[in-house]
Amino acid sequence: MHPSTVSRALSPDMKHLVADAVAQRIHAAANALGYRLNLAAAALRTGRSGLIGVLVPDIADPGFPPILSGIADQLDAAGYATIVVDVGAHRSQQQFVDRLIARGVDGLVLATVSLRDSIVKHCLDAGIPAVLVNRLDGSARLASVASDDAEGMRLAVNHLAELGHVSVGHVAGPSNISTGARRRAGFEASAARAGLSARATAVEIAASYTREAGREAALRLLARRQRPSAIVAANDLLALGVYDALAARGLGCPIDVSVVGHNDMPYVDMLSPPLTTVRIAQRDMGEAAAKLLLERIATPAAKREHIVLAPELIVRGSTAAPPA
Amino acid sequence: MHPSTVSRALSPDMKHLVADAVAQRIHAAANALGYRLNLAAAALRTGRSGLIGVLVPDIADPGFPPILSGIADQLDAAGYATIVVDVGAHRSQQQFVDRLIARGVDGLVLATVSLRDSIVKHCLDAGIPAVLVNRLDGSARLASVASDDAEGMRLAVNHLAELGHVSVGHVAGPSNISTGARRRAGFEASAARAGLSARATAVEIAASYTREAGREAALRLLARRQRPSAIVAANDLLALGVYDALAARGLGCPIDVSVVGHNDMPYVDMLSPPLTTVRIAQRDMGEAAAKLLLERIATPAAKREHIVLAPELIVRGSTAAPPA
DNA sequence: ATGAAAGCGCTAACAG
DNA sequence: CTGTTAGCGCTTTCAT
Repeated sequence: MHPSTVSRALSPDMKHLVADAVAQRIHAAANALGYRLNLAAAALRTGRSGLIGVLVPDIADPGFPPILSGIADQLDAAGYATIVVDVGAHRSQQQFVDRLIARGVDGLVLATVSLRDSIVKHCLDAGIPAVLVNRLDGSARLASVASDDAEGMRLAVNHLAELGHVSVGHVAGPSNISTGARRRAGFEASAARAGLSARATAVEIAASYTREAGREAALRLLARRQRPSAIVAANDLLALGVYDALAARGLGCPIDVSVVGHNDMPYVDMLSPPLTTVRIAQRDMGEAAAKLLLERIATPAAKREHIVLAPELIVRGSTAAPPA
Repeated sequence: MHPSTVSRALSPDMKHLVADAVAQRIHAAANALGYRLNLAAAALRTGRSGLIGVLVPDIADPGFPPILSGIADQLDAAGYATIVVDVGAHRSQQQFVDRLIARGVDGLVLATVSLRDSIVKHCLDAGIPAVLVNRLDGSARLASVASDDAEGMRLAVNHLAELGHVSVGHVAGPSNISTGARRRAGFEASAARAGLSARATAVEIAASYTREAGREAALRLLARRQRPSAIVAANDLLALGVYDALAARGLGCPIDVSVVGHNDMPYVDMLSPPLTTVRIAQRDMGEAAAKLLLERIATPAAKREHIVLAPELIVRGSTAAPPA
């Protein structure tokens, strides 16, 4: 049979150009022969690979699987496959991006960018559609999806203020990462609005989003003259470190110090005590990012959108009224 | 300049065919012009895509990220990119495999197979190199890497026997999954060898590897005439469910019932009590699987290898001597 | 509604 | 060691 007719019959977009009867026969024959389209050839011809690259900072961080799952679902449905790259400890993402571009990816989802990240410019220069997820860059030059960090901190701080806490500390994330910087800013703004004095709202910055860094920052907080009666951590991993620090100092949670996390990672309800935390819509974030990317692939000139998702406070056992 | 010379200079394998001086100039020019190889074209020409498909049952299961990370590291180093597909709740993996094959993947890593899985035959028929990781199929027709489940259960059961437990229950994983079936067999063999009577070694099978299924199976175990003083769970997620069941029945761990998990998933040291568990070498598993796959791609006729990794018992607070 | 023809960018076999 | 040639399998104008 005739190659172009076959091609048309097999392509959903071009199928209308071919007689239904013929299309049927072609599909039947294709099935019978076990014929499968060679996507590499199609990619070469069309310049579209049907591949999307996703960069994550650490695939073992429990926050990312739901995001990836949301991304993959949406992209799968649109016929794209995703290549997930765990950037890990590597210094520069640029080489990873370049390798993905060489593979011909049609777009990029970046869950790795820091606030002043040259990778954003690199993607812009390469002219490749890209969106940010979970993190923002300072100049907001790419479309993005993230949780409302200010609102999340407001929920956490107000909850503690309502319980009667007046001295609240914050274990902040790295300040070059948007969640670190924005949650810190949100914390400070909410604390001021709740009438907490600046002196009673100490902040210590963790060097990374890890349990160990959280422990160290919390120890610094606990060593302060005015020991806080509650600590808000910038994420759950840091909150785990806060638990470690409290145990190391012989302090009870929530009896001596209340703790609030951020992200609601799996199984924090099993901790002792179960962690009060700000749940963010990770799966939705992934789905929204994928949709945004698909739009930008279809319409590269589309206006940059910055989607902000509402978080939710999950109250568990790690928060209580301050000691009398 | 001359296309084939350029091609040769840029390919590590063919570089020896070209004069060093020329190769240098070509590399310089390529850099200057920002030239990047079009891998889609190369894939079409050579029939090799440099893509590997990885099928996982659930990317949010904390056991898989370390495996994926091990796989990706090895494959990256060999110039391959990985497409991870979360098969999730979908009935048949076949369509996923077919889509990956259509994309031209050079090989497949399967972390999803059940004991009698048609997907193994499907891969064999398609003639695509494939290896199993973390799970085995019944007929062992593909190379594989897995943890030594019998040994893991021996470690768990002996630990409990040494503490003085004589009535030990097992929350088994699904029996159509190799880890479920093999850990159960290992449990029964070890219990017999440790001198525990068959009547004192009850087994309840969980419908899936989830916390909720673990809870239900544990409740059945606890409702038995002779309530076990210790429970070995087939994995940590199930052990979490055992904790839930104990709490629901007002039983303390380890004071009333000791619990042992399997996998050492992240943060189980933070539970109350910290979970005693069998640590399996997940990252190594991933690395070994990737190496095995690379070998089979290089030498499709190579002998099937079945690699078995040694587990390690991590004793924490969830196991103690039985109540007097 | 279908057929013909050209070419995407690369590599490998062959010739020089 | 380098140049020539052909073609991987598909899609898409263009012509019928």
